Order: sequence, then C-alpha cells, then structure tokens
Amino acid sequence: MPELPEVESFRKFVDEHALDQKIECIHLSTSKLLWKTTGKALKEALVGNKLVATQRHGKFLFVELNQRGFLLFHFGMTGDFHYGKASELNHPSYILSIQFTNNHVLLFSDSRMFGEIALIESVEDFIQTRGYGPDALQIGEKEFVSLMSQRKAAVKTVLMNQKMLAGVGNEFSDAILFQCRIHPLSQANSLKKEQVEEMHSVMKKILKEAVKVDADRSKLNHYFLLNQRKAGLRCVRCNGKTEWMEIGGRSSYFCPSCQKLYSNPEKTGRSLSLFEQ
DNA sequence: TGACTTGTTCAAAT
DNA sequence: GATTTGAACAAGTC
Repeated sequence: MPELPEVESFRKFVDEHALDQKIECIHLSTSKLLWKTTGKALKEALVGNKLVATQRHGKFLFVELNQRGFLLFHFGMTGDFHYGKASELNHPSYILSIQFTNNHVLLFSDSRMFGEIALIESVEDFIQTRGYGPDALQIGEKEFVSLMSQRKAAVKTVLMNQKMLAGVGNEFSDAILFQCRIHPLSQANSLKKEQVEEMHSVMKKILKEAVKVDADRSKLNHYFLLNQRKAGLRCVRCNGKTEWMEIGGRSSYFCPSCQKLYSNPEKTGRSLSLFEQ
C-alpha cells in the first residue's frame, strides 16, 4: 500500500519520465477521484503545458505545472503510475492518462479508486486547509515528542493519524513499533521521552531506508512485520508468537512477548479494557 | 459466497 | 470543544 516511501518513489518516477514535455492531450476515465475540479478544468490546466517539478508531503504528490499551480495525486490503496508509448500502454483501471507530444503517456491507475486527483494553487495552503501534520521525514525530534505526549490514544493510531504526522500507514507503523519493542495499543502519552525519541529515530531510519530502495519491499525483509503480516509467526527477536488485533480499524500485528504495553493507570482508555479481561 | 483488506473522511461517542 | 472511535467507501483476493 502506498505509504511515504512508495509515494516518494512515484515522485522520482515522474521526475525521471514526465517532466518538461509538452502535454498533447489527456483522457479521464472517471471523475470520481476529482476533488474540487472537473475534467474540463484539468484539460485546460494541462493541455499545451508542461509538468516542471515535483514535491511530496506525507502520502501526497504535487506536480508543479509550468503555468501555475499543481496537479495533486493521492494514491489511496491501489494508486499507481505507468509510463510508456501511447500505442502500447493500456491499463484496465486507468483513471487519468497524460499524453505528451513525444507520443508517450503517463498513466495514473487506481483499481479500488480510493485515490484523489486535484488542481491546487498552493501546496502550503492545501496542507494547512486539510490540517495535515508535518511530513514524517521532516519532523524534528522535539515536535515528535511533544505530539506524542499530548495524546492518550493508542500509539499506533497516533502514528497513522495524518493530521498528527503525515506519511506513516498501517504497515510501516507495525514495523516501527516492533523495532522499538512497544505494543501498538500503548497509550502515546504514557511513553517515556527516551522511548519517543527512539521511536522518532527508528521511524526515520526505516522510512529513509525504504526510500533508498524505491520502496521495494523485497529489500526490506529485515524489518519484521513489514512484509510478513500474519498471526502465529515466530518472532525473530524472542521466538514468541505474533498476534493479530484490530487497532484503529486496521489489522495490526505484533509480538506480545517482546512489545511491552504501556499505559497511564489514572487515564485508562477504552481500548485497554480489552487487556484487563 | 462472503469475509477481509487498505487510507481517509465523517459522524457519533466520550 | 477536543479527542477518540468506528462505520463507510470500492473492489480484488482468498
């Protein structure tokens, strides 16, 4: 699923293939993914113009247009880019194709259609209006510590909350918490400052490494629970058995024997009652 | 056949 | 009012 590293690799993909070429025409298969724009407006903004630069914030990709503004992509669960000769490239679940004058096409596909396409004037305004938190690769240690100390919700849901921190999704959050030996249900504000500082550094380390290998998961197998997501696996660290639990409406995997559960006894959250039974 | 999965938003609960 | 929780969305896989 596209989390920060995947979106970063999509960003590089656009840089590598689709910049500085004049756009000849576009095709849109559905307007379902368009946010505050129309097919007509997209056409007007793109045709005859060029994509000139890219930037990313969290799981959002912004492609700058030469005239003005940005074309925004969110990849939902199944969003993907393809590039190739117009005559050869076809995709059953394509949403938007951008054809350049060199007869090549940049195709955005999304079979489950949870993605988003929009035209925006300013990246900063968009992030602020939507209320997204700082990018997970940019956030400083101090800010991260302060953010965690203010929430009593399960640390996993805080990590995944894009309004707190942009870029971390379900799979990377499990891998980060495993590395830190912290149970995903632990209350964020019950963790010691040193633990949160470690989490900050582990998060950056994993994300940076994933970005480096272009989010190729097969090169990240040394991070337990990132690719192998199953209950009943033998923990690589303590030989305990992994467990499944729904946390924040998402499937979570963890090793209950070496990932410790932390909580504030005076502020027991609802989720913790699960453990007391 | 139908349960399960994902990221985000929105509504409801606390 | 702020925070937290859970349902809903689509469609592919098993």
